[in-house]
Amino acid sequence: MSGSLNRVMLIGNLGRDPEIRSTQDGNKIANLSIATSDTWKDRNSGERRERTEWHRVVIFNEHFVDVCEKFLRKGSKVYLEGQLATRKWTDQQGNDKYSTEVVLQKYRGELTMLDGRSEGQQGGSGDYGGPERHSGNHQGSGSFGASFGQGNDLDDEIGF
Amino acid sequence: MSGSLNRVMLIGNLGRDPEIRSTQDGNKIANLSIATSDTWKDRNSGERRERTEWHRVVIFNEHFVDVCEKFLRKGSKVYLEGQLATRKWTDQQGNDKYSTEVVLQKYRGELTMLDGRSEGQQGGSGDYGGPERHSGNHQGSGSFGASFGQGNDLDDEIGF
Amino acid sequence: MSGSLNRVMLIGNLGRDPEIRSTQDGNKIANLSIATSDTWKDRNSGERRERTEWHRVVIFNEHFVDVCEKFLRKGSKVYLEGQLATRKWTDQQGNDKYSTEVVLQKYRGELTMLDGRSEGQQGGSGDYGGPERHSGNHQGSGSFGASFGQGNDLDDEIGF
Amino acid sequence: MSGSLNRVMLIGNLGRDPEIRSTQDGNKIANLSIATSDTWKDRNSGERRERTEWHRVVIFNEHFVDVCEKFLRKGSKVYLEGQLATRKWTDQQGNDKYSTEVVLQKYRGELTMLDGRSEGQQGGSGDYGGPERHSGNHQGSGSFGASFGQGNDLDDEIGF
DNA sequence: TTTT
DNA sequence: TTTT
Repeated sequence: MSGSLNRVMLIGNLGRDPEIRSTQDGNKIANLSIATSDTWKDRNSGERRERTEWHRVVIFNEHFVDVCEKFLRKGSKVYLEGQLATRKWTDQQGNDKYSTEVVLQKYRGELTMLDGRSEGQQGGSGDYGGPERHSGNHQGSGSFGASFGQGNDLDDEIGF
Repeated sequence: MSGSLNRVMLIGNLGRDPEIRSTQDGNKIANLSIATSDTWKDRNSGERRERTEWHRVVIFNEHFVDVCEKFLRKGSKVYLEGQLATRKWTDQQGNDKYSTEVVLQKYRGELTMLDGRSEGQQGGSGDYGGPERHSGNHQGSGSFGASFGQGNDLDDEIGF
Repeated sequence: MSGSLNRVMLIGNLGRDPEIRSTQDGNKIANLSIATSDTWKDRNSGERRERTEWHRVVIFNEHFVDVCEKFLRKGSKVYLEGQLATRKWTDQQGNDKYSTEVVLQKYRGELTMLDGRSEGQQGGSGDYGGPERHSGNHQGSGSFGASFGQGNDLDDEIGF
Repeated sequence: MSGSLNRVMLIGNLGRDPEIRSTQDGNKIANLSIATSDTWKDRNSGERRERTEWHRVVIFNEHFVDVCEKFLRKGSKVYLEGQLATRKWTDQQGNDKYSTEVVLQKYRGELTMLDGRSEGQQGGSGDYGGPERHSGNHQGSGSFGASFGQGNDLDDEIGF
């Protein structure tokens, strides 16, 4: 469909170290658990309240998988952009389960480190559109931030 | 926590008419089912492919509940902004279920009609800047984090 | 610098047909004039007021230049994403002038038609990734993606 | 007009301390100068290049003016959201000038501090410590719709 | 004028 | 379940 936008933008902190794994076709994927938090004052009690929301993030964009692996750790603060995708799966008991995730498709999305970790600098962004994966599309997905080739070293790709 | 952002922006179409219901404390809530869609060409097969994503939207913002009720119908195209929230619930069998929704909290979020449906025009949300300055606008831009009034009725604040 | 975001998102209408021109290095550029509009009720007078804001948009992203040329016309409604850039120039009298524009760099940004103009259909999405095509950088923004396509030659350029 | 969006989102650093001033009607206004920066590798020369963009930000939202005054300083990193507005003015020579600014209208926009300045002072040590120190929190900055303090009840109405 |  |  045209005229469609599916965009999620988060600023939050990693609740644990990134989990990096490989698919059988040789692609690396990163999973992040990101916390965002809302604070507000209860209208009745006047109490200050806070709610933390946890977001499952799945990264297929190779450049950003590298960034995760090299620079992000539990506690890192990031800005990221992706799209919403709900996935159905079946648990051991055979029950249908649904999981909604923030997905950074190949060649798309955005990931920026917001705290100056000594162990590394945030690289630029990558833009990697793999044929095999990306329900991607423009809308929404386009990768903001793009670029940096494919098959380059991170060194080449990282900004600065 | 501060220093946090949790934002979803969608442009899509309603898969069915809005569902409006009331809570026991007298607030109206609207539920929308919004489709966004990605289209791409398979890099290997060259085939054109498409994936539709369905988004559950829950609206607590009274003004936008009104907009839903009055102007939106199955098929309407909208721009909307909200935040991600995952809710846990238990089904009849006692299984834990999680549902991730795009939420427009009271006084927050954005909802704009993008097609000029004959049955109505989208109204706006309010804009309260001082008269002297604000190119402000409502919909479309509406404000995240912003708000409406201050003890005013929605009527006064709503554009239109 | 990393940890930076420069993003503009507009939904508005073209005030005139797109202007397409070529640079001496053979690249085509499109210029758009986009109107967004704020409506609000004056708090003191209670009057309904409206302010239209005009945005100068400059498109270096080749795909979107094509989209402009083929599908957009005066009055078209679009969603677009780019970054802010301020350019200095000198008028005939030798005065310094500054112009702030919304820029869609090569391989970046987003442009989606929101009204189904008869002269063109918006089609699928594009995925521009090719290593050679990345001057990209991250925060920049460019979103990738978009597209249109569907039976026209644009389609060939898309996705690959 | 409806169906319109005029949104700017920036993550950047203040080039100088916020400038706070009052209008004759007793409202306080803050002006910020925010730098964002793009880094990329020149495709031909292979050189790393960088371009810094400066953004003029004008804040009418009282809550955020307070945040600026209390917590922001030259060098502070912020996330902010506003809308584009171009203003015409005349210089001493009588020449027409235009200035495009990112405006946070009253009751609108967003401003969040992204570096945990303990008391809005710059300086501090360069120790970023371990990840666990980053649960963020800098108290103070209104994050994401969070409140509109300043002694009105808006504070109470917000949240969920 | 910031920042890395 | 929408839309093109």
